[in-house]
Amino acid sequence: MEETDREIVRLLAADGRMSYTDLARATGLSTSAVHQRVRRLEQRGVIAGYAAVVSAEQVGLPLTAFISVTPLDPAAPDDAATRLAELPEIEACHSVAGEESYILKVRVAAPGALEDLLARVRAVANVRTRTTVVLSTPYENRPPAV
Amino acid sequence: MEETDREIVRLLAADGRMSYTDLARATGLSTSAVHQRVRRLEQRGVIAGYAAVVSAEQVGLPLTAFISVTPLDPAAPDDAATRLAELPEIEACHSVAGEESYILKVRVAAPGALEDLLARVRAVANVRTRTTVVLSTPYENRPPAV
DNA sequence: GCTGAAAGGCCCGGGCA
DNA sequence: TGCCCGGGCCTTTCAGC
Repeated sequence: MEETDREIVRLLAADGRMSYTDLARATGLSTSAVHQRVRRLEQRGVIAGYAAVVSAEQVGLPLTAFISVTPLDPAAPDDAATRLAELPEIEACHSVAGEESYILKVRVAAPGALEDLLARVRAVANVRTRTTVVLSTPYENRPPAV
Repeated sequence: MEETDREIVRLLAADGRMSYTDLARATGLSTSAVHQRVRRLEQRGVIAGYAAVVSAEQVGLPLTAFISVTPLDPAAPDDAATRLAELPEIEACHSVAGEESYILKVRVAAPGALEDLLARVRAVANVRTRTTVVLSTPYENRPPAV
């Protein structure tokens, strides 16, 4: 990928609603050239989509935690990720190497809701959990250095 | 927040570039009514911004890991988060309760680059690290259930 | 791949219910 | 709050190079 494309990706990562006209001004291309490049970046999957950044705090979910998860029955088929997907508090689910099987990132309203969520995680996926509470988040979702 | 606003937030979380006209069609309001509500959601910080979703894989960073970080000198001022911010491989930095001080989420090109990054993390922040490699990500960045 | 132009649609105020 | 309504801007497409 060459420099102009990377610049476009950077600009759209910072402001996903930037207009083609502004992108054109910022890159020194015409709007149609920019438009074509953005379309190609979308088709190649470099730009996977566009999203509004929703503030979990403002939406009543100020408590973030990481839950590491270990299956209680290693012989059972591992469909934990699928079963856990139905719990809306789970923002992310990563399968990992190491002592545990999955790391979940969750958002809840309060400590009591976390306790409740942990019970549901254990019940739904038949797992043991280890929870790390987030105290503050200096930064997250920084775009990759393109 | 009432149902129409939540619907707007859901729609924009799924497609951050949806036009006001389409939002209006989807919610049964006029475009200017939708426009006003979106502006209010932005002002209240419910919608913190808009971003293109950049695929780390497509951009040459297929390896994800979590790095737990513990200061070697607990007496030193804790500016680890600030110092670590200059490493572009770090996508997120969370201050956490528990044995360790921070959890970092990082993206690199290959195992060798992870080794190199770990050395830089230790050097920059004067910390001990514990790394968990991500094997696959069933899902991440799911919007909160608004 | 890029440019430029042209049509159609969208954005985004102001005014009023 | 929400709706209607313009003027201006943006998007999108299509030759032409």
